[in-house]
Amino acid sequence: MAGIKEVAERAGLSIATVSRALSGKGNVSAKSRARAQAAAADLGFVPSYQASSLASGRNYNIGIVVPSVHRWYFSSVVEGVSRALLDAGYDLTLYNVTEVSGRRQSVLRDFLLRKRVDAVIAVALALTESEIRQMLAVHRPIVGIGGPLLGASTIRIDDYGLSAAATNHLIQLGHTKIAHLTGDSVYEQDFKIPRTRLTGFKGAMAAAGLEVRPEWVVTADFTIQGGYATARQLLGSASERPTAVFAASDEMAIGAILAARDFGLRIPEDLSVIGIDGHDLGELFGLTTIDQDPRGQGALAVRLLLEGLDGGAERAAVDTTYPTKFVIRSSTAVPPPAR
Amino acid sequence: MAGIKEVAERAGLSIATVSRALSGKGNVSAKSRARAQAAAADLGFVPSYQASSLASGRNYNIGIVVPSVHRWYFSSVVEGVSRALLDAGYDLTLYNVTEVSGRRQSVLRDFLLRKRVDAVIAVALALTESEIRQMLAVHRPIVGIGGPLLGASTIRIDDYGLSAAATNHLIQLGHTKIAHLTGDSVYEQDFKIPRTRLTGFKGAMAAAGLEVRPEWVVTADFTIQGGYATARQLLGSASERPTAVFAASDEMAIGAILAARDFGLRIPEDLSVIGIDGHDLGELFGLTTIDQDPRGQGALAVRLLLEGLDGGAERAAVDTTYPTKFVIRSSTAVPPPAR
DNA sequence: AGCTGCTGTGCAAACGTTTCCAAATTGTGC
DNA sequence: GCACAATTTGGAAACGTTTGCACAGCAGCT
Repeated sequence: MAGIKEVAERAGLSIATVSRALSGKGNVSAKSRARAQAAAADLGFVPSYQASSLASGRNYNIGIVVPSVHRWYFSSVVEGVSRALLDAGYDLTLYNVTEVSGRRQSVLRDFLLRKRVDAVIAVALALTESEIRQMLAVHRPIVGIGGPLLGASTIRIDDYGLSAAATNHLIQLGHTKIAHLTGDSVYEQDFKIPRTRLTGFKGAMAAAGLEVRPEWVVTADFTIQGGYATARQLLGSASERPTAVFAASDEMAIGAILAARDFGLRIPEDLSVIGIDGHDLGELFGLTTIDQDPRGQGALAVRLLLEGLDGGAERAAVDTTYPTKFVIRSSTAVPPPAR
Repeated sequence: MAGIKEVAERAGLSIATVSRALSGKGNVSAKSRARAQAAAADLGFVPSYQASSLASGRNYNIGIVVPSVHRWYFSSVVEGVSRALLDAGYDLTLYNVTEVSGRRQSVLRDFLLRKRVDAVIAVALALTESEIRQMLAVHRPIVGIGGPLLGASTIRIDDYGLSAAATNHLIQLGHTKIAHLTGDSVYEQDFKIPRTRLTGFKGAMAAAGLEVRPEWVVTADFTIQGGYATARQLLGSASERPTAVFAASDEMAIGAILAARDFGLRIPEDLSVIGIDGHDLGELFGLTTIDQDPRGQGALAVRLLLEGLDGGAERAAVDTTYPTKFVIRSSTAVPPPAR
């Protein structure tokens, strides 16, 4: 219950001076500062965030919008963001907007716009241009991770290039019969990533003069279970089997590996599998992948945002391409000899 | 920028009446309410949470403290909590307190106590009695999920009984050589769950007159990777092999299944595996488990909390035992014939 | 007609900080 | 010592709501 007023009385200073002393802004003599801090400590003073936000306009609170909290990529981004924010003394408000339901709109209106957060990190979520404009209009910077975001800063990986590289890795090993596990179309609307990766795959195949068989481009939902189910169909089908699978996410790749094992296929002798992500489980499965370090992306988003907030000046939207790392493990090798 | 003042002017009403009209509290004539709402809509008025919190003392914001955001159990709880809060118009502030570092203390002091959240949900995190008292002293209810929490309300599953039941399931199938995968000791301090489950295991074994072999009680870190690594050692060791494994979490159980496959062991013919959790991946692996519905636990925590906040009266701490469901799949069966 | 008890409304006082501005103090160079 | 600048300080006005209190209008009683 002790407010700054009590602290001021106890320290024999004015409220204004105590405020300055404790916040570190403005000039305060060393003596006054010490007295204020001592008094605050004595009374166990904790400033009210509400009052301080109201007066200063700063919340020290950043919102993050994610479509899922289960998929590894998203929880990793959240983890990176959380850690960076905690270090900076910020709170993290989590908006887990599941489904493409109307929920998303209401979240934006009811929560994000109420000046409760200083900024927003949108992960793989395409806000509309008007939504972005609304946020920016109330001086709330936005950073998008993973998704394209018109008018806002973004952190992205080179989805096209990566996918082409992954595909080329398989091609260079000698594979010609390559399948692609792509993302669920439910997300397409908000989330161009699966499509871009698919395009990268097709581009690389075309460049190598290889045929993309429609029945080998199959869709799952980015999870292990989904990848497993889809890969079972792919590998179990009566027609010819691909010798390699490029999955748009490590989770689907792992699902594919599990499915292959079910059929008695050896990885990589009978089937090569490559993913994208850098999933913690990748090592266990010997998964060759492209590590995109989502924790680092989250941390970078925080850094960009905080710099922007402190800098004061509204800076133009920046598009950052986050570096990735090709990790070659044991799930990819030359194709089995043709029979 | 439109404040309630502008709305009042446009509606030809006083600020007070507009506030009452929009918040739904107090008596307002239907006519005034309509006018206020229309004016608010016209101006795109969005009330400032800071100001409203400052004046009313309510934040409509609840904090959740979790040790991890990657492990399935925690992300599921978060998901359940998030959904329930969004429905109720509350924000969720996430405190991902990794490690048993000093971080935890600073989070409590710097964030939780600053009256920024109306209440706190602590997941599998034993706050000290004094920390709890501090929170309650500033009228911040606490609900603990999973962990024991002196003086606060808790939602828990019957860890002892469940573990005994899981063990008995194996015993009834005829197993006598049963191993237990328990939790990492790093968490012990904050997190009595692994120990309680171990005790349940030992209790059931003792009741059946079975021997608990120390070398068959092995420790991992609750993850798939950890369970895998530990199970490999367990199963690969030169000495006799157990015919069944009871893992304290589904993730470790899945790790054990993967390790068993590596050794060419068939599940359940050569090795039975049972877990606890109800992990989404359980079905894929045919894992027999005890489903504890963490999403539901999260939702229940929110309900308890909101009732308490609305009820006004500080109610006594309640201990709720959350119901679980025994899910028998294909990972458990009678032991292989003795050789 | 005179009371009582509602409902609906507005005024103004919180809520607990930050920060602008002006005043007071201290320091500096001659 | 003096003029002037730089540093410290305090008073008080925001910040944008909610809510206690008082008062007006009005219906239902006796």
